[in-house]
Amino acid sequence: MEKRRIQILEAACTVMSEQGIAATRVGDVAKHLGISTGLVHYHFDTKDELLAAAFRHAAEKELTALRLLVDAGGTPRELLDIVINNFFPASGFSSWRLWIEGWAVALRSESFRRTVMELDEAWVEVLADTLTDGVASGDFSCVDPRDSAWRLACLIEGLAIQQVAHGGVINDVETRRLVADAVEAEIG
Amino acid sequence: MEKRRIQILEAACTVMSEQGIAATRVGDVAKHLGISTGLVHYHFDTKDELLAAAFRHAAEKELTALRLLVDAGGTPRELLDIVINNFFPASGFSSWRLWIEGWAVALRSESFRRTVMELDEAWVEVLADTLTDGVASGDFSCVDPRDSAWRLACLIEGLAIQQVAHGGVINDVETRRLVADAVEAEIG
DNA sequence: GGACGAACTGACGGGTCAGTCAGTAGGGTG
DNA sequence: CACCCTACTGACTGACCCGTCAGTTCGTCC
Repeated sequence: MEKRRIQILEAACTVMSEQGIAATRVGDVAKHLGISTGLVHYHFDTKDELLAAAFRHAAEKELTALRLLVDAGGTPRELLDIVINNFFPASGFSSWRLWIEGWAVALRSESFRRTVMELDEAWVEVLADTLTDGVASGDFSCVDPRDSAWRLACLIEGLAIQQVAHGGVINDVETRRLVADAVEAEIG
Repeated sequence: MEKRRIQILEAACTVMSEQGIAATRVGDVAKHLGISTGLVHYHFDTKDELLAAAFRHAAEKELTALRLLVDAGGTPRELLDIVINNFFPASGFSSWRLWIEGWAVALRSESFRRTVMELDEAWVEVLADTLTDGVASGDFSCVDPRDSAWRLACLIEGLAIQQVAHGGVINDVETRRLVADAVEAEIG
């Protein structure tokens, strides 16, 4: 049944978030649902296949949620704030943790590599479209919206790492200030 | 002997770079030096302790090398180029791979967390000092050199991930262009 | 009601690997 | 020479965990 398959995917996401991707066991996923390990293997041939599918499942769900928010409409400035805020560590801390691990796994796994690549680029595309619309309507003035989108996205990723992975001097307040300044600089 | 300890640390770094941190076995490190696994455990109580020490060893060596380059002196502009170039994926591709994995491990390991935090902050400090010197000499004009340093460092980290972890649309040429534009924007 | 197949169980095989331990080698020291 | 201590070996153990498989349950269709 497709429903059971999705249950397993979501259980795998939960366990991956809690324990980390590398420390996720098939048995943990099964226990989380109160089913046998055999059933997990009935739906997914290997553990690697399960983890890759679960990671993609989580990433696509977040992307869909963002697109829904953006499609609801608003002024360019409002939409930009929505996109930037959705990127932030604070609004989805655990998904940043998963994402950071995803980049690391992507170094060795082709299926993870494809997923993080496609989804990273889709995020930036949403941001780039928002900037382009703002330029078209005269609200923003970027030299090149696509370049601006990449710079902002990468800046936020870097800040998220500082904040989420080791929580040093860069905290939530500082992150928002640094990003806000960069946004103003990009949209003129 | 201290010498053997360092041999083991450097062998561990090599294996971690080649196979990834999670896939590094004590046996692989031993084989790389032609010694027994028992000897590795004679010098390091646990595998976790070995990997954490090896990671710190590698990170500190790179930081020392950068400081040596900067201390050799030059115009603010030359020094800035040196620091930025040393940050780049191209000039040390394998260490970026290790670093990306390091962030992921830092999410679960206190000793890795401390290492990536201290070393990330030390890197930014070098960059911030370079900018501050340039502002003092009148070559640059940042509003706040420390903010500029963090923004540039995080931007480069984000770009490095795009390039190293999944190699999508962001390639070496594009990275350099995006960073160069950001540098000009920051130093006025 | 019997045949069939999809969903599911749980025990088990087999491989991997961290860490242990009894014992060896060899240089230094009294 | 005898003693000792550091460096080192390699076989072994115990734990872990993925994936398999024989067998069970249950709904559905002839």
